[in-house]
Amino acid sequence: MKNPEIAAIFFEMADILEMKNVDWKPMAYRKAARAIESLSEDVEDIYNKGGLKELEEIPGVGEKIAEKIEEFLKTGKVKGYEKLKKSLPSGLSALLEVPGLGPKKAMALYKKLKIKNVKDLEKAALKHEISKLPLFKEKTEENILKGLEIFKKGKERMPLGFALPIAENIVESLKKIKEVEKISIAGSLRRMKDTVKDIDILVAAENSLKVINAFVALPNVKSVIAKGDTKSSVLLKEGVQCDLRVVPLKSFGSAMQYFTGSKDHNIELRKIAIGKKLKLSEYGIFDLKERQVAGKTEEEVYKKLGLRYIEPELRENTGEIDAAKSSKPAEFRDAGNPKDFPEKGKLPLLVSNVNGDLHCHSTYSDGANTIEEMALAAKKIGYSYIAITDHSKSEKIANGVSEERLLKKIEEVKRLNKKLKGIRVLCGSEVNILDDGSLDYSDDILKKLDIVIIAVHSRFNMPKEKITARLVKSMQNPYVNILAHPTTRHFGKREEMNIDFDALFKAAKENNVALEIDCYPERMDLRDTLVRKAVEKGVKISIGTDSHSVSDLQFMRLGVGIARRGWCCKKDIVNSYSLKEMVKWLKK
DNA sequence: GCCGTTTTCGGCCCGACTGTTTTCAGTCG
Repeated sequence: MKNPEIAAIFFEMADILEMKNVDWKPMAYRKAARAIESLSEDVEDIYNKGGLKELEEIPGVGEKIAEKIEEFLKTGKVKGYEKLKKSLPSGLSALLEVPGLGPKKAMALYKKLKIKNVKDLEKAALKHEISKLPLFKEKTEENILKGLEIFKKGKERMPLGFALPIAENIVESLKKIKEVEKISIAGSLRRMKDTVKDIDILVAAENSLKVINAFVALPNVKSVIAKGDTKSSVLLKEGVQCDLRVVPLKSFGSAMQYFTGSKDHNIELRKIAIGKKLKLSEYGIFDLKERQVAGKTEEEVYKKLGLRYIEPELRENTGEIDAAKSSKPAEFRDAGNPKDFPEKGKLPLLVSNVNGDLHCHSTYSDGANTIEEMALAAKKIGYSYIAITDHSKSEKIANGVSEERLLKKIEEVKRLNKKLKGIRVLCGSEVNILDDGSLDYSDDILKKLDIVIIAVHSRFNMPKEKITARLVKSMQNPYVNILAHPTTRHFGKREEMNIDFDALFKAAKENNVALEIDCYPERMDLRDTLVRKAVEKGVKISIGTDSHSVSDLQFMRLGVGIARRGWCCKKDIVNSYSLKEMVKWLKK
C-alpha cells in the first residue's frame, strides 16, 4: 500500500510551496493528498487498472498530480518533489507542524536565525534569541515554546475510544452552567473517526464569556492556548487539545454543521450555497442582503441547500452530497442486490444499534469476568445474545483453551442457558489461524461450537500473496462464521497486514463469512473505508467488542460508528439480527 | 494545480484569535 507514502509527498510539497509563498498550489496538493490518504483502494491498483485516466478520477487529482503518481509508482521518486526539497533545508517544513508557526514565520526564522529544524527552534527559543527579532517579541517566543510542547505531545492522534469519554465529561461539566442553552460534541469526534487530533465542543449561549471562563477553569485543563470572546483552545492533562466555540442559539445548527466538518464536506456545501446566491458560514445561511435564511438547526441548513439531511458519519465528501441531492428517501441496502446499492443518488439508512455482541472473552482464557457475569452485563445492555469466544489452545500467552477445557466450557454454557432468562449465551472460540491457513482446532471440535471466530495472532509480516492465501484458506473451513480484526492493525504498534482486499472480500462473500469491526479502541479493525468497500460487494459485517471485561462491552458504540462511516445499513450487520435470525445465520 | 448546469480561463470557504499594530498579517480550524 503506497497511499500513505504518496500522500506524505504531496503534503510536504504543499508545505514547501507555501513557505515559498506560492498561491493556490498548496491547497491543490493538500486536497489531493487528503483524497489519496482516505482511499480504500491501493493507488497502485487503480493505476494498473486504468492508467493516468483512472488516477484522474480521484477527486483533486488532475493531469499533473496523476503524472507525479505515475512517476512515483514507476521510479519510486518524484523529480518535482526532490527539486523542491533541495531548495530548502530538510527539516524546515517540519516547523509548520509546530502550532502557531506558519509558513511566514518559519521562513523568517530560517532567514534571520538559520533555524533549520525543530531542534534549532527549541534552542533559539530557550536562549531568547527569537524575541530579539523585529517581528517577534516575548509573547511570540512564549507561544513557540508552548507550541513545541503541543507538537511533542500531539504527534499521534488519540483513539476515538479514549477521546469520547473525555469529551463527554467536559460536556457534562459545562451543562451545569445555567447560561448554556445547548451543548454538543462536534468535529471528527462527532463523525466517529477512528482517531482524532483534538476535541471540539460547541455551545449555544448569549453570555459567551461566562461559558469560556468556566471552560478554561476545568480541572483537567493543563494550559490555555487561546481565549477570546467566543472561542477558546486548551491543552488537557490527558494530552489532547480541546476547542470550545460559543455561538448564539439562532446559529447553533449552522455552527454544528460547520464544526462537525469534514473540511472537504463543508467546502462543497459552501460552493452549493454560492450557486444558490447564498452564503454559508458558522452563523447561518445568508442571502445577498445579509439576511439569515437558515441556521437554527442542521436539518434546516441541509434543506435550504436542497439536500437531504446527512448523518455526521457520512460527511467526508465521498459521494454523500450527491446522494443527498436525490429526492428519494434514504433506504436500506438491499441484501439481495448488493452490486447496485446504495443506488446512485440515494443515502443509506444507517445501522443504529445491535442485538448482541459476537466477540467476548471470559475467565476461560484472558478475560476478567466469568461467562455468567458477561451474560448478565449483556442482558442489562438489552442484548438478546452474547458470544463467549475465548482464545484457542495455541494462544498460550492469553491462557488459550485446550480441547479438554473447551468441552467443559460447552457444558457450562448449556447449564447457564437453562438458568438465565432473557439472554442467550453462544459458546464459541476465537480460533488462531495458523501459518498455512489451517485452524488451531480440528473440525470435530469446531462443529461442537455455536459460533467460530478466526483470527491472526502471529506472523503478521508475510508477503501479500501469502497472507491473502492464508486468510482465504482459513475462511473456506465450513465451520467458520467470522474473521476477527481482519488486518490486525494496532495504533502505535502495528500496521495493517498486507492483504489483497478484493480477494479477501470475494472469499468472505463466497464462504458466507462475516468480516469483523473489532471495537477495541487501539484496533478499530476493519477500518471505515474498507467496510464501505466490503458491504458494496455484499460482504456481511460483524461488530464485536473483543471485550476482556464487562466494562469493555461499551466499546460497541465505537464499532457502530465505524459501520456507519462505512455506509452500513442494518441488513449489512449480522449482530443486528434477532436471536432467531442469528441462530439461522450461524448454521450457514 | 484543479475544475466547470453561469467558466477551458479565472476563480479557488469563511471567520475568530493573537500579537504587534493604529487597520492588519499570520495562523488556525
